[in-house]
Amino acid sequence: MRASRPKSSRSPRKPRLDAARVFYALGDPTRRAIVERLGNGPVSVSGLATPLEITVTAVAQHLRVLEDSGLVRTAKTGRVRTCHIETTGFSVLEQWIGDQRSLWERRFDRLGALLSEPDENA
Amino acid sequence: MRASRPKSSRSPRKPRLDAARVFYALGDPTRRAIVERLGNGPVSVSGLATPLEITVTAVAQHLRVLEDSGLVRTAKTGRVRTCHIETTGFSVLEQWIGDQRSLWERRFDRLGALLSEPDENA
DNA sequence: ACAATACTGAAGTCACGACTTCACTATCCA
DNA sequence: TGGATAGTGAAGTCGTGACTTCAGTATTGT
Repeated sequence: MRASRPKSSRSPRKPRLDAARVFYALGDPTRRAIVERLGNGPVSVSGLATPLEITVTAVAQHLRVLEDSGLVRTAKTGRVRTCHIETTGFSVLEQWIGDQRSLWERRFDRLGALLSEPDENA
Repeated sequence: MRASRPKSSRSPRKPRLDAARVFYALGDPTRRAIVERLGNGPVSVSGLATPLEITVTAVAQHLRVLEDSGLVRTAKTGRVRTCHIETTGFSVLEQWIGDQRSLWERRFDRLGALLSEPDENA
């Protein structure tokens, strides 16, 4: 008798969607290499480990971080876990950058207004 | 007799413009806090240290990293060093994200072409 | 000239995290 | 059924880096 769903044993990691996690995740060169590799298409855990010259265990640990930050999604079918890029982490990143940008721009606007209408708040 | 330019003693740090540095820099929560703080306008070294509850020395060390990654620019006038946001680091970040995005999209395009014209490469 | 301020530089401490090894489970295929 | 393959989990090692302290230098104000 076999189980109805031969799926992943580990409960699927749910990303928490905050910029801190994403920056932490991408702060590590190995994890960045993983992300860049996955840009060319899905790869298995050992498929990632080999070119990086680290153990599969190490890769699995990195994948955990990458999943938690919403940069990578993995799914296990049979005995092989396949890793894909996930877009949400990138969106969070862009969001953060956008927030910063608008902050400076707001400042510039205030400065500009102050300079063009100097007697407004005299 | 006073010197003609009372400028910075330290030679101005020149950022190296690669994504690795930026991610490394923003991977640390304290440095992110510094960047976010500078979004509201220029601050001195001790002005940064106080709310973060760390020593000015620690801040100076972070500033070094932030300058090297092109996220912050600092200038010393007299005895106070004033820190500003620098946009170049952010551009590098966006560049990297864009590169990744176009990678996946290229993949999708190939996949789409393959699916719509299946007898092209038979 | 003196004291207070603002920072710099060197050197040390300490925790965290990136890796390893080893023992184990689950799946595939012959 | 058994041996190879793919990955998981726990536990340990070790370097890096985020902080500190302390001892200095330059600038400012009185």
